[in-house]
Amino acid sequence: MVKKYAQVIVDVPTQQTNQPYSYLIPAELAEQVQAGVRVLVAFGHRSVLGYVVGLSDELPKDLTVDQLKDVLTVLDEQPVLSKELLALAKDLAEKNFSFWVSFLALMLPTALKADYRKELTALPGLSDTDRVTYLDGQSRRLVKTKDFSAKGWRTILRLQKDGVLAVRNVIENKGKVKTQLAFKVIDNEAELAEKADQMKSGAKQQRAILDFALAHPGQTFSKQEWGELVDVSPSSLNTAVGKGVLDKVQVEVKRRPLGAVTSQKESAKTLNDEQERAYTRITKAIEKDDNKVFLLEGITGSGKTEVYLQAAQKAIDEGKQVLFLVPEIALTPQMQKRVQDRFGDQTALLHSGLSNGERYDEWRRIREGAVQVVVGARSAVFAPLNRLGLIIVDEEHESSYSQSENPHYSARDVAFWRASYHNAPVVLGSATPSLESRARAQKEVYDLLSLTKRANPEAQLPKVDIVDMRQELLDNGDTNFSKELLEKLKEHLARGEQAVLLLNRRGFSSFVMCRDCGYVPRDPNCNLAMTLHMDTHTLKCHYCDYQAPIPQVCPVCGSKRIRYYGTGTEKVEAELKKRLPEYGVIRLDQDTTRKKGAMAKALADFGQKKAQILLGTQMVAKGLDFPDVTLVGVLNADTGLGLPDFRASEKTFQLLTQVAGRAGRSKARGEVVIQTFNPDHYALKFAQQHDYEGFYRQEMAIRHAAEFPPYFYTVQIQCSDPDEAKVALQSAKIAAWLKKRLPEDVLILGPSPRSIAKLKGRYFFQMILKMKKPDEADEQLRELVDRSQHAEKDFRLEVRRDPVSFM
DNA sequence: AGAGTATAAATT
DNA sequence: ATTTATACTCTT
Repeated sequence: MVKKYAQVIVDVPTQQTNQPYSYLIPAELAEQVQAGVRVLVAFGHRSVLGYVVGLSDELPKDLTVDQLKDVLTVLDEQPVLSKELLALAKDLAEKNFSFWVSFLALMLPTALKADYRKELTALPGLSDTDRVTYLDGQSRRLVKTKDFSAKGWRTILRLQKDGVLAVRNVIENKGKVKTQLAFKVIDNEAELAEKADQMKSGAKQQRAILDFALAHPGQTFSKQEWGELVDVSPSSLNTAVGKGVLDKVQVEVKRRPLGAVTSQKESAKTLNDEQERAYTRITKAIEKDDNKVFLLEGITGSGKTEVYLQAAQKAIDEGKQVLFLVPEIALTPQMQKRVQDRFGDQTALLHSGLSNGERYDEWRRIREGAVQVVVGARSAVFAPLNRLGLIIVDEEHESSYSQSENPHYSARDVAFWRASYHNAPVVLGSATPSLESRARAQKEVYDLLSLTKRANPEAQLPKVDIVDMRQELLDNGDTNFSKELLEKLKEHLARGEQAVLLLNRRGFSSFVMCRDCGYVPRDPNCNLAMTLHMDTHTLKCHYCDYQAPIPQVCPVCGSKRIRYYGTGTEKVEAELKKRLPEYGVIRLDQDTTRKKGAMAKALADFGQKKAQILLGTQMVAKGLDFPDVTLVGVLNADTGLGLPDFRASEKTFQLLTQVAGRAGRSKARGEVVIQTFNPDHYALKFAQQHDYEGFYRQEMAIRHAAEFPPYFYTVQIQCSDPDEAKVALQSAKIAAWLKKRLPEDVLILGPSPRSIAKLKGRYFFQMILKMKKPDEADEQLRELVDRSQHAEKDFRLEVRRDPVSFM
């Protein structure tokens, strides 16, 4: 039965239009209009792109048939969004207080997004000045709304009214399918044979083409393929076209990301007994379509990846597909190569380094079912796979799985949603699981699988030394390198081994610390490090808005050496060149890896030992596997601890454990040197002992006492306005409004100004809600978001569920 | 009066 | 988002 109306979500991301609109389906489009295709529809007084989210026979209430408009055109022959993804987008929009259309758009490659432009055409009578101003001197020009001011558009409107300028709206895809010139052998065998007869001698190349053509009637080969297979020049091919043997055609080509070419297939490695046990549990779930979540807790170098890859192979053997998520930062060329080598051409790659064209083409390969394994970062969780049999989330604790910009979502949660839809198991893997996940394993919501041994039986966990920089500072003066680290560097490098140095400098928020005793000012309510605000010359807590003056003298030891903290990788690189001029340094940070392929090149160079020292930010901590690295140095472990974030200890522990895991992955035992002003901090102590479980227990006790996750669910409400007084007032009002309406057990912290109080001309205030059940405040929050639309003109409000940090 | 500007409401 | 209606301000 053919349905009568199309339910369309229009490409207008606002609260008011966050609902399906009904359109009539003209008879000639009846076959093409189906759930999941993109369409053009008239909306108000213009045309917009829309997503068909469903078909129905029911008229929306309050409307009659003659009030509905037609679907204008259908943009896709096949649906670009499956039923699954349509449903997922709706759920996500509701859960994350965002717009339906934002998620629909997020699921598609940029190439399929709408590009709205206006085509201006000069008509007789247009003055030359206007032609220059609006058409750039040409007779026809495509422009964007932003190209002219409101005043400019008014003039254009008047010119249109005067009949000297035509304006037409153009909506196009942002990207195109790439095509390539190819030559097709004509389909008529009899005719081919006839032509072959006519040509008995001479023209060697034509003869070769004909012979090949006779063997492949009706088949198409690209110019290159002809060159390779028949060894003929393009001009000969053109001659053959003239003789009616070949036809010139354009064929689609798919752009493949760098390094995606097939290499030799690597075979599976033998699993040790722990890996085998984990593998068996996971594959059993794959076989039984059991929607289970496994937490694979394995120390660094324990061979988690090998378990993932073999489990993935199992899913493929069962005729199912695999989604393999990795944090952007861990999607190193090394990891890519491993998956490619195992699964070859059945793999698709999705990450931020791809061009729009490459991404579009990888996406199409996935949708066409040509791909069994998708490896990718956060947004790859929306890959259009229809036979999902396994989802792997590597380094599941990584905060990059949460998108903090609108629309907010957690790729980990989306993975659970999709796995449940497909009855597929999920494997969360980490050496240092997030407390949330580890706690769920404790409660047996997840199945815990442990790998406690290094996969390489000869490899041992490295020996970790903690160096007290307070003492170093007294002995050597201001320095980034302790005596111990320098000596060890010289020692290891002299043996021809390599070293990795980490400068743990996350974010830009700076803090204040006493250089003599490591004291960091904390606010008395939340016991969190306070942030320096240069504009007001005060220290502030970002949670409760407690303020204090910047101390001139340390209240603990009386020292006057209180410093604003921060050193950059660049500075350290220069210092290394001075201190160890005989060894090469490769620097790995955002500045040096911005260019495409720069990261791959740097790592390849390091792998070939073109340099002995790899110095970098967190990038050097994840997933790298170089057998000759025997020394890891952490220049300053305190930067993370000083952040005004309840996860500061957890993040520091995770980072130290990860980076320590880079050392001694082969025969020689590795060494790790951690330099710190807080040598007694429990996060460092537990990292030193490689004791995740110990850290977990202690941190859980602290979270419990402070009523933080995982004991509480949190929601962040962020308000902003160009007028500081307005935000302050509005957020106070909102807090009061919430206090009145929310259940009593929901705690409200704030409102308080955010650390970067002013950003892009807006002032930010935030509130944190803490609650026992995740949806306790949903009803009120939804109403709040709804109301905020009608609030003051420039006022904006964002609601973030389970924020990864409160900064 | 007429042009320019700011704000609210509607969009199937 | 963008269009349209409506009210308001500034200029002549």
